[in-house]
Formats: sequence, C-alpha cells, structure tokens
Amino acid sequence: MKGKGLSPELIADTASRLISEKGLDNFSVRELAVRLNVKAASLYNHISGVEDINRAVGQLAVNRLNEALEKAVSGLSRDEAVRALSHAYRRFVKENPDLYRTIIGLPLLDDSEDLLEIRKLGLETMRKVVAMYDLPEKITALFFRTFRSSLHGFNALETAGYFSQADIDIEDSYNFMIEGCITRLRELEKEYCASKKD
Amino acid sequence: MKGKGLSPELIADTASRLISEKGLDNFSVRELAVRLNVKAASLYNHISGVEDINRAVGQLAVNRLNEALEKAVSGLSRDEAVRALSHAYRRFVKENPDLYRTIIGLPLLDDSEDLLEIRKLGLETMRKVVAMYDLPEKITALFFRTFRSSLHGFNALETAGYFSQADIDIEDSYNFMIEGCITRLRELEKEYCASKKD
DNA sequence: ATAACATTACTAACACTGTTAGTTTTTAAA
DNA sequence: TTTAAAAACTAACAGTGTTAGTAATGTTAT
Repeated sequence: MKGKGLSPELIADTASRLISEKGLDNFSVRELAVRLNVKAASLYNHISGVEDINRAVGQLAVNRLNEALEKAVSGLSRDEAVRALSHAYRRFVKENPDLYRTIIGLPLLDDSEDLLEIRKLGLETMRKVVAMYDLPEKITALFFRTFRSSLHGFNALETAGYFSQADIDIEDSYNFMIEGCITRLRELEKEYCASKKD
Repeated sequence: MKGKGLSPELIADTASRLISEKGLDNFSVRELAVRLNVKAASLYNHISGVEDINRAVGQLAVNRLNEALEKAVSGLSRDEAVRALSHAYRRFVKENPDLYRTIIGLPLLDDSEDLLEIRKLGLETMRKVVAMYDLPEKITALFFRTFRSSLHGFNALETAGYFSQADIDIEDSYNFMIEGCITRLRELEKEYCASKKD
C-alpha cells in the first residue's frame, strides 16, 4: 500500500460524513484533509478539485437514496408502492438534507455520459413504481416529471424552512399531496385504458 | 447627504443586480463594495454581515415575484388564473434563477416576525388564486402546499439541470402538471360541495 | 540489495473570501 | 466654528481552494 492509503472511495466516504456533520455549506477541503490525516495539498494527487468531491459524494448519495427507495417498495405494488416510496423519499431528505442537496447539484457539475447514467439509475425505482400503472409511454414520462416535482418540491421547501405554519400538520399535507398523485394515476389509467379500446 | 450616499435600498438593489449577473455562488461582499465605489469594510457601517444582504435581496425578490404573479393573473379567475400564475412563476424562475434562490433561502436566514410577514405577503397572489375555488379552509390550505410544491419542485429541478431528456418536451411536462392541479381542484370542489349539502 | 521510477506526501505561497479594530475624513447640528 | 456623529479609510486576521516545487515513500527491474 502506498502513501496513507487514500482511495477515491475513502475520500468520498469521509467527505460525505463530513458534509452530513457540518453541512454542505460549511464543508471545506482543508477540514477533509485533516480528517484524512493529510495536508490539504496532498489531496490534489487524488482529486482535481472540489468539484470532484461533490461529484463523488453526489453519486454516493444517489445510490443511497435509491437503495432506501428500493427497500421501501419491495414487495409492494401500485398505490402502496407509491405511498411507501414517497415516505421513504421524505425520510431520506429529512435524515440527510445535505447529501440530498449534493444529488440536486449533480447535473450542473457534470453532464458526462457516465454520470448521466448514474443519475438515471438513481431514478430507476421511482420509474419502476410509476410504470406499475398501465399508461402509454408518453403519459408515464409526463407523470413521472409531475411526481418528481411534487416529491422534490415538498421536501425541498420543508427543508428550507417553509411549511412552518403550525396549525396545518405537515404530515397531513404530505399525505394529501401523495393521495392526489395516486388519484391522478388512476384517472389517467381510466382515461387511457378506455381510449385503448378504440 | 452623508458619505457616498449608500442606503439600504441602494445596497440591496446593487447586490441583486450583481447576484443576477454573476450568480449567487460567485457573489462576494468585496465585489459589491467595488461596484458601490467603497472599500469592503465600509459596508459594515450599513450592514451587519452578508446575511443582511441575502435577507434584503430575498425580500426584494419576493416582492418582484409577487408583482409578476399579480400582473399575470389580473382579470383572470380560476383555471385561467392558475395557468397564468404557473407560467408567470416559471418565467420568473427562468429569468431570475439566482434571485429565486435567495427567496428559497430566506427562512433559514431569519424567522423574525416581520420577515415572516413579508414572506406571507409574497404568497398572497398564489393564495388568492387557490381561494377562487370553493373549498373548505383546511382543504384549501392543504392543496396550497401541494400546489407550491409542484411549482417549486418543477422549476427547481429544471433550473438544476434536470428534465434534460430531449424527447419529452419540457413545456408539455409543465402543462401536464398544471392541468393535473386544476383537475384536482375541481374534484375537490365537487367532493366538498356535495358533502356540504348533507 | 540496489538503482530507477512513479506515486504520494510535504512546505510555501497566491489569490481569494468575510469580518474586525483602529484611525481619519466627511457631514450635520449647536 | 466648534462638537459630535456618521461613514469612510487602512491594515490585519482567519479562513477558503489551489498550484509549484521538493522531499519522502513504495514498487519494480536489474
């Protein structure tokens, strides 16, 4: 083993922990170096800049999120799967707000072919769940964006400090939104199932 | 007039322009000082820190957004108002992505009574439009959060670089989501209008 | 084992960042 | 015109990401 055993994996893992602890905004390369028992400049033998770290942590976070979603929906289908996925999504964002932010920041960091692939893979579970409904391909794709927007929007706003009006329960609000999504899915199914028989 | 005529308004206005030009992440107090023909340290006679600037710019942005929405929905009602508001919202985010971010960042900056008031005022138009539908107060409040989540979620994701899959039109996707919201509003109206007659 | 090579860590420095202390200039009021 | 307040200045500190150049380390081949 060379040097102090720094690997891309160890760096990404340590960085993700540091980001989770101190917050994405308070993260610094120098503090990461300290935690790895290395001078900051030495890190540049393994990375080309702080963007590399964000990329790596983002990928890691994508995978974790997807794992959590996968686990949540396993064995479930349709409405139950949508509910389970939605709540797992929310739990992940609440428990890992800063990691979640690294996911959101990924596209502007890099639109390379392989990273795009990873991002797509991170949405696989969500895609699978939406595909449980019998809809035309195009409608599935359109609804998928609606669904993602709802999940991201709600959780991002909540994390940002919105939805703090105490007299309206936030759990109720989330469930109300999810049930709305489910209702829509069923309507679309009816609508396009009927037209299929033409 | 004292000094170089720096006022909170001028500072906020100049800062907002600088943020729009260079991006929120590349904004710096020092560059703001240059643009105001002042040394950076001198700014601290007028502000207590960079958070003050973010607060001021955020407030300014909230007002601009609300003005844009107000203008868009003037004279319209219900479905037409929802559509107009949604597209005005999107246009604002696309034209002022960094100002929009300052709005989202407001709550974590400050939860003072007066700033909370300003934030609420910024949502007034949206609230007004949703209130055009005849729904129980609680349902209105719940749907309001769903609607906000959709608008924010979609636009935040798009600005972040998502929704780049070329074969699915992004305009179509947005309209699909909005029509979904409208459909839901009408259903809720039916549902609670019927139960009203019990 | 030892010489050659690549890898990796180091020190020192640069150009930035936000912010504070202390001092001087400018402006308005008595 | 003196006095007091307001607002500008200089200088500095501690922090950031990053680079160049150098020393130490590990691996491989002779």
